Amino acid sequence: MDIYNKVRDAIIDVVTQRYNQLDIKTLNLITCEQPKNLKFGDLSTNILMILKNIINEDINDIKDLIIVDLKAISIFERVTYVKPGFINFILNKNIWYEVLCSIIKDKNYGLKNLGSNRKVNLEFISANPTGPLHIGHLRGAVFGDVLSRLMTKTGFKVTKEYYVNDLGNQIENLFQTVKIHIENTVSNTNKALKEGMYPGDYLKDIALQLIKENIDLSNKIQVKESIVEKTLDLIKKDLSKLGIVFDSFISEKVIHEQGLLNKVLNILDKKNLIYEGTLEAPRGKKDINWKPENQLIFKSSNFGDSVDRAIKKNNGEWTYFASDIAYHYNKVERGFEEIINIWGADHAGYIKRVDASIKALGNNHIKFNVKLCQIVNLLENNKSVKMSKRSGNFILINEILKKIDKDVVRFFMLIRKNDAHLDFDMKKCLDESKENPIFYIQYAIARVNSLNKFFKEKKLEFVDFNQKLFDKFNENEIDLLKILSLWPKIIENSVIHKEPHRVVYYLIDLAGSFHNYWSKGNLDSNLRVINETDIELTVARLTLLNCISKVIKLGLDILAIKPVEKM
RNA sequence: GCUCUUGUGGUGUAAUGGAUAGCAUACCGGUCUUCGAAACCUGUGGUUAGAGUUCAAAUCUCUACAAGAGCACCA
Repeated sequence: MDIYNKVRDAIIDVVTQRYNQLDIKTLNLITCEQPKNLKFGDLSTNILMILKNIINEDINDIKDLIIVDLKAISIFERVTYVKPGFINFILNKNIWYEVLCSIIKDKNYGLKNLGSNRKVNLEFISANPTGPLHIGHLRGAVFGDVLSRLMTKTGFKVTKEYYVNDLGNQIENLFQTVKIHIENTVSNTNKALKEGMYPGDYLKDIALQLIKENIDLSNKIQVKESIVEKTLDLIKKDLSKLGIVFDSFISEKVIHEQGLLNKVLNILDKKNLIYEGTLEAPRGKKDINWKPENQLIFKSSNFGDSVDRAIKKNNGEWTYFASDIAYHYNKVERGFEEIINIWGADHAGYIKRVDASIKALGNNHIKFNVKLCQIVNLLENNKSVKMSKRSGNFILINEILKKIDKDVVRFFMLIRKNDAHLDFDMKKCLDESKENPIFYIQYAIARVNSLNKFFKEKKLEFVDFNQKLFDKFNENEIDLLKILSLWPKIIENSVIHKEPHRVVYYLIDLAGSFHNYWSKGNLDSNLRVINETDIELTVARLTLLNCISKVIKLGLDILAIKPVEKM
């Protein structure tokens, strides 16, 4: 049961009966939430402040009528009006009993259907198939995976997609690199790699494999395909170690082969959105090599982009952007109603042009959403580890997973809002104390388990939970229950904003409240959970704590982190 | 120069436009004869600056300042 939405519906009922001219926009402004400070009450609504703007009347003139209507609803013990225009509610205590019962019964408490089976394409990582994944891909990987889990559990049909850039210069460079390795091995020479080639021993391994397979180096296309297949295998291995499985891998090459680029070009051309011309030199970037080139250009600035963008180069080749137009067109063609891309912050400048292309192709109804993940700053011994692409000394995900458990890595990738910078402190990950929130959370589950075990060992009997047991609760327990009642709201907000970190913060909060509750028993033995002289109270408390444990597990499941039953 | 992201206690950060800004760390002082101290409690301290919108701004708009990223082609 989501008590907040339930009461909100009741409030809206009351208001619409009295004022039938309210539109959906206005109704959406009406909130019903737990006030930050619980002294105001269990719930609070802003209805009067919204209403007064719409019907143009003073709050004082309407408040009494509304409050009388609200008081008629049987679930409130008290309805009060407070200064700027809040109406606060105290719920009948038996409502909290109902809330707890619904948590006990509901296997998937809080995971309501928000997506109504909407088809969502969630593209993430899409690292170039030139080698294993490194730390630069880690955050987006975990973020994308957890977002997909969150949305899948709330009624969206999510397809996790990986776009494979298996075309272009980088693949050519990859080919040249492997070629040198092959030649070095076959003719026992020691030719060095050139600028732009890929360092890394994994390519020597691939070279050896290709030799074994008797590959014909002159058949470039086939060799390239074979190399990409092998590097993609490396990536897939890393993914499986992280616990990530994709539903679909889409090849840029295939997009080209299907003729989608020409198709898209034709559509845009018919709409008069393509012209031949030259783009201005990038301002402020003093590049002497800049030469104005005649290109095929898409009028992206008609759709909110700052300048127009080239889609075909002077030499007749497609630009990378052209592929992306076609790729996103392809996503729409496959029937996706919502397109989400998870990109690194360095691709921020790219959003507008892709958005422009989707709109230009007439797909205004498609929800297009890009979530940017800021850079991860790797800390080792309190020092930031500098990495450079050129020398290839990027820390690989594989290496991190050798030192730190995958679940812990996943957790720490989510501990910040996606668009905030993230310090990834290896030392903190290994810490087993309160400073490490994942252990803090797991410890709460372990403690509840320990109580269950203790209860069993004492050979006490578990009775069914009922109203009589509930009445044994004091305000400490009711407060915990109020925190549990927020869970559906947390899920809803996480989904709406596409921000899984909200789940993480809630879990830390919930675990904190639990530890706090537990410790009260240290000061006052009456407040210990297990009280052998009052079995009903003991069972009531255990029931509540098992609900906490259950919600924590539900949360961890969204993050794909295994709960630790015993530590 | 232009675009995007971010500015919250000393430090790291949270907060669908809501009331007294939450948490951690650091610092101060307390709590184990115990259902697990791998924990808890008390105290100090904060929305970069200025204007605007609003009944209400950390949140929205504008300006300034600061940090990071991007800005033909390449991907």
